[in-house]
Amino acid sequence: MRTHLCGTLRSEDVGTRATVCGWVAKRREHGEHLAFIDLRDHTGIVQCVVPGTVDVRSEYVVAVEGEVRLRPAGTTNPDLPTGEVELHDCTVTVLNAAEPPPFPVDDRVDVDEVIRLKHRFVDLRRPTMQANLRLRAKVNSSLRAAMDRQGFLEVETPLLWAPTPEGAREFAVPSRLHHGSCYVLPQSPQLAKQLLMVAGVDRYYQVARCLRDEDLRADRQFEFSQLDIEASFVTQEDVLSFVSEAVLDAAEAATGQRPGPVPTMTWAEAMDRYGTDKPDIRFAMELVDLTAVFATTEFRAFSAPCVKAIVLDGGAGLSRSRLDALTDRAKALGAKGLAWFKVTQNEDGVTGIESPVAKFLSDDEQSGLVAATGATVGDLILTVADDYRLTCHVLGALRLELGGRPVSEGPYAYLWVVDFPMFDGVDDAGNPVAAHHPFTMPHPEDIDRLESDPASVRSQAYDLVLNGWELGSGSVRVHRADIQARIFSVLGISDEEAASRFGFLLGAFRFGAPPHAGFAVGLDRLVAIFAGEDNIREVIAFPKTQSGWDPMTDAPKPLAAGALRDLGLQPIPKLD
RNA sequence: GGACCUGUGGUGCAGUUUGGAGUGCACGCCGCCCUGUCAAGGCGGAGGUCGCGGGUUCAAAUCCCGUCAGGUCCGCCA
Repeated sequence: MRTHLCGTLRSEDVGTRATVCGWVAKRREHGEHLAFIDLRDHTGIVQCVVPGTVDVRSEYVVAVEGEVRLRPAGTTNPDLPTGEVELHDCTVTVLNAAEPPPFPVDDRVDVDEVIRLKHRFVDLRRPTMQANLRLRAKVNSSLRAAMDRQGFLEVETPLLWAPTPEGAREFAVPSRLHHGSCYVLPQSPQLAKQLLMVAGVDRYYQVARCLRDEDLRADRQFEFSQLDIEASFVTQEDVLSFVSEAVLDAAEAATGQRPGPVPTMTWAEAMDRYGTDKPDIRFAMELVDLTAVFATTEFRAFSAPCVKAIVLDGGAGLSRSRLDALTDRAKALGAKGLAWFKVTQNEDGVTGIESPVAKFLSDDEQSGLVAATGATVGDLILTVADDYRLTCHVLGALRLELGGRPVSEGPYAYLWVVDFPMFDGVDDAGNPVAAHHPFTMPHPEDIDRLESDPASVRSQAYDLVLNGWELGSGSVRVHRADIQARIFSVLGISDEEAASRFGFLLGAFRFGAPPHAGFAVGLDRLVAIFAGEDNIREVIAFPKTQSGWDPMTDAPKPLAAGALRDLGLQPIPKLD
């Protein structure tokens, strides 16, 4: 039907007759003897010259036949890759007329999200969205190639799986043949891939769809894709190497540049220095520990288990209302308050601090504060005093708000965060909660303290971070029944409970489970960052709104009565 | 479950603080003109439940209450 693609025509093609197909991006009529059509396909736009009037409108689907020629002197368009040439003396065939589009099909305006999603098929015609779809395919393909090259086997796993009441809320799929019972859609293929290790697959990967019925965010949709990986007879170092290879390849495929080796940081160091387990290491503004400075303070607000600070260079000029807003933000994040100190200089050139709480601090504490933070005249020091986790959480968030840049802005700073804690807090019954999942192998140096001091036990779990976004996580798995039993015991999971929840996995492990470890890389986030997008919706063909609504299909919708009956379902009124 | 921001012709905005006729801008759309434009240009025209409901007022896009939707975030996401 066509001989060329619109965006690919160049001066080398001059003299050839060409037929191109696409959508009318723009029509410009100059009377009865001349008209221009800018024709768009997925490769770009080319100008077609028609010797007369032309009965087309924006977004008509047309085929245009003409001769490629250099544009007349003085009429080239440097803004178009095809700007040196044009299709001349064209014949236009309308393949399909179109109503005016609901919004402009270009990248110049930010259209309301609902309108874009309702007409996603139009939205995706825009050059940026086309580029995002194509970038995603390219990244996807480079990841697959990297895994193939490293000896991994692609295996698909079921979407209809069994409930595993641990972790994220699952989407349920009622069974027609088994009234009252449900499958669930997998929050990840975690258990399936471990079974594949027992099955001797050795090295597995899959670009897997994962589904989690949790609240949506800029970096979270109900359904998302992971490069899911699992390998047998490997160490943590091996997994980090496999994944690094894949994501560095992906970066190179996406951007043309290969970042350097991925640095590694322990979880403890990440929390200490950045207040988060997913630090954006593109900028410093690190947390400073002041606990020692205020160890004997008379100031009640600072007599806490942990006192930390961040310094905003040149921040002493911040207005009172801005500081109040920061204080409100800190409180919203859980802090009791936020103490700020402007580093000032008096007429004699002596450095001092200006703060509503300065009068509560001794001279030594004031000078110690400035010395420890390294702040200089004109800077702003923000301090939080609370327990360790909360202090880190609040200052880590303020650090990002005050010093951070959009996630999608280069450079691309990958980071491995290793040695996560095995447990994170306690549940209602006072039992420790698994930080990763209950099949995570404890750190070999800490395993003896599993029962005596679980809070101090590190695990062989690790995260990959890119520009402050968690790109994925993984762990070395428990493959020995004795260690697994000890972990379940610490978690307060009885033998019966373990058997009912994970019986098929534990059963399989009795038949020869190899040591194994794995990882999963969030594909949507990875592509979004490379695409320069701060929301993964922009790299997903048909995403949902933050409330989980699809304006195009109007899903979710009530089921017809007959369908409900087939599934053995009956709606009940919404509970308050 | 909670906080904040947003909602005005098809699209993007201004107008809301300080109530006074649906007022304005740009794009798009329709008609006419135009032989080198490319965000073409000129002339003319159509197009509105100011998200929805209630309240205050002589009078509400504007003030108040509620509600719906979108966005960002906290909780949540092993």
